[in-house]
Amino acid sequence: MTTELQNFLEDIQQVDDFAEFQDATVRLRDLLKVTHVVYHWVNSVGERFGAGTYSSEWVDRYLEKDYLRMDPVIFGCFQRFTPVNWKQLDWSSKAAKAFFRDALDYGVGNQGWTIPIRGPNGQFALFTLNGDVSDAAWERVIARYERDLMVIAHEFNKKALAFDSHEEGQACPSLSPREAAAITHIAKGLSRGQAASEMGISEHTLRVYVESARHKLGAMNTTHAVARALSMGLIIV
Amino acid sequence: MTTELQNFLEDIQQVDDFAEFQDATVRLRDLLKVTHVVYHWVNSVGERFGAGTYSSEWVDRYLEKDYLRMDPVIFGCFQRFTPVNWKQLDWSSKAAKAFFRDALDYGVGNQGWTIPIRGPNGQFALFTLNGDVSDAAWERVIARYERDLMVIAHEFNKKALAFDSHEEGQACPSLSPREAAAITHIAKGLSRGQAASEMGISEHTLRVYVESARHKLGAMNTTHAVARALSMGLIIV
DNA sequence: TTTACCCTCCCCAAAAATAGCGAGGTGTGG
DNA sequence: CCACACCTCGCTATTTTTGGGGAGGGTAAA
Repeated sequence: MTTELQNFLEDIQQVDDFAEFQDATVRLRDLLKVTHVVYHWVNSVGERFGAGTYSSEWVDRYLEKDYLRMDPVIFGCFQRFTPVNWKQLDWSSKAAKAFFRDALDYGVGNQGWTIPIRGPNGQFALFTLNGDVSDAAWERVIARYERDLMVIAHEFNKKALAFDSHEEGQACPSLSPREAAAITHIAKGLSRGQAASEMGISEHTLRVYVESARHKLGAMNTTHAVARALSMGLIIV
Repeated sequence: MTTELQNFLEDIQQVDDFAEFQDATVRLRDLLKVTHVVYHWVNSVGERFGAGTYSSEWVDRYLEKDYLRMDPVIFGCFQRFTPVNWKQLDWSSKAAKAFFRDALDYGVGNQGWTIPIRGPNGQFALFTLNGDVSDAAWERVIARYERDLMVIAHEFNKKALAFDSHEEGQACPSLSPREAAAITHIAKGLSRGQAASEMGISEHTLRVYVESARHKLGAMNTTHAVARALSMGLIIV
């Protein structure tokens, strides 16, 4: 790792503000001499948190045209977990080709390289490097920075998650061993009766555990309780 | 990155056999001069895939005692996405203390450092470094290898995933948009009626979606379907 | 064009979950 | 010692969910 990148990495660990986070992408872009650097975090409904050097026009157009739903980069990265060169993706569909042309018009380079990042609760984020050079030159850029960028990308994601949890502080309840076991069995698809006999207790007792867990988790019903327990990492199926 | 680790990284990219994969953990252990190196993955079906230097006695005992369900390392890593030093985890419960003592008896070192790795379809794996030195010495080991090991851990996971998809054609069902929406609403704790009105459809129709999703997911009931969809990363609450 | 999947609606009987009311015994920590 | 949380069991009644069975129209790929 070069000293510049080393310094950069140490600096972003100190970032505690969204504007600085945004600036970091600009700085990294200049450091690596690429066209764009983007950190992008998507949840099920759409963009939630992003920082990058794309023009606001392109970001707006992307959202307006709902490109999220067909972007080959999103799909490709969602199915992999290793970084992917855009050239390796499937751009064969007509919609994908139109999307790519549109992106070029808005100043996005013809080369791209994206790292998928996955976190707790199905969190899924992308860290993208974008360039405008020949295929061979792009390969060299990737080969040179690949490993350093994996570390940097994870650092970005750590920051993004920290911002998010900072905004909505939540206390995570703790389940008693029997409660956790009961909820786990229910999450595995067992009925109350089955779960009860699995745990060697009466169905009624099991029901008490589930109810108790449900109240602790602030859930409206058993299914909700299971979902919350899973999301909070309190149980593992 | 040292030349040894550099070479190691290049070598494991050539691995295409489980035995070699296993050998790699031994080689890495000797390279880093630590007590154990372990890669461990439990997939959504509950099948275990692991390679490491733990004694087979300890692995057997771990499975027999079902330590998976209370191992603080598993829980701690599941809730985070950054590497974690075992000392930072919550070992206060009696069960956790007993587990730790048991581990020591079976030759597991008193220090540990684990990287959680997350992949497609809710995949969750652990890459662990285990040692038997003082706290300060362990901190130094971590600080020295942290970044290199993140790259190596991801390389291990890449290999493991390649083996897995090679052995069994992956059966990760895909939900239609309405099915996913229906399951998501149910997972949020809404009743069928509420979810239906939220989606602007009749309760009967919503039921069809939930049933359809349930069949696709191979779930025994709605709660199970929600749990599976969450575990596979098909929905996000 | 056919096939396949997606979206929407409906009925019914049985099973399960929910929401209350109770009762005890165990252990931990202040 | 006394709370407090945990673990275990019983009862009744109401509401909801489940698991089958249908039926028709749309869209999109093969």
